[in-house]
Amino acid sequence: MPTILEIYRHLGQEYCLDSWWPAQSPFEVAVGAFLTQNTNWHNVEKALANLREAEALDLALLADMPLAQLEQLIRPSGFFRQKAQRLQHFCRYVLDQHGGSLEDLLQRDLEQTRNELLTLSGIGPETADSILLYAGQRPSFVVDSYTRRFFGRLGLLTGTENYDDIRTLFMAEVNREVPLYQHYHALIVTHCKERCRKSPLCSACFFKDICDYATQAA
DNA sequence: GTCCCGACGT
DNA sequence: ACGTCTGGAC
Repeated sequence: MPTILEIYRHLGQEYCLDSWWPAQSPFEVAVGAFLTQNTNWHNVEKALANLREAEALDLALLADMPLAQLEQLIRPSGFFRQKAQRLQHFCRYVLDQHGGSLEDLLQRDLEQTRNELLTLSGIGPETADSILLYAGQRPSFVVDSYTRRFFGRLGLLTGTENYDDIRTLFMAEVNREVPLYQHYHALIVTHCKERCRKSPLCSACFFKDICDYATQAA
């Protein structure tokens, strides 16, 4: 049975990726983290392009923008009413509680900051960790449905673990280095888009010889 | 019709 | 555990 670390090395040999999350600022990462919830990235990019076009990709502007206008700008990313409300609430929170500075919010004690994020509407564990890791450059491992699927199929997860169980498992084994966590999550997402899909392409997969799912399917 | 870098209320 | 929120690409 391979270890989490061995899987990382193997993925790193197969995919050539930079450390990822396409965004031009920490705030844009945070916005993307809200918008991409259960939504494919292509649609998120449309919404981000609308915001940029409107020169509204700014925390203070989003905080004060009429909700109906924000809804229309982010509409392509789906769930637009929920997301507009939650995103605006987040912006107002950062303005009111942290002087409008994401840095101020994200550079405190890691677990404490994470708990603070989790109290906000629309920020669950994955969104919190994405914001911490890619906007805050903090070593908080991101667990998503891809992570569960890939490591479940490999046989390294049983399917009964909750989010924090999996995060703790990865963080206990993988050195707490920001570029490493960013790269690992990027590799998992890429691998799951290209091979370990819902409907998997095991015959083209680098892990077919060691993966429970692939070996028992064969 | 299915899937997408989820979260929340019940 | 399950329904809901929503749009767009395939």
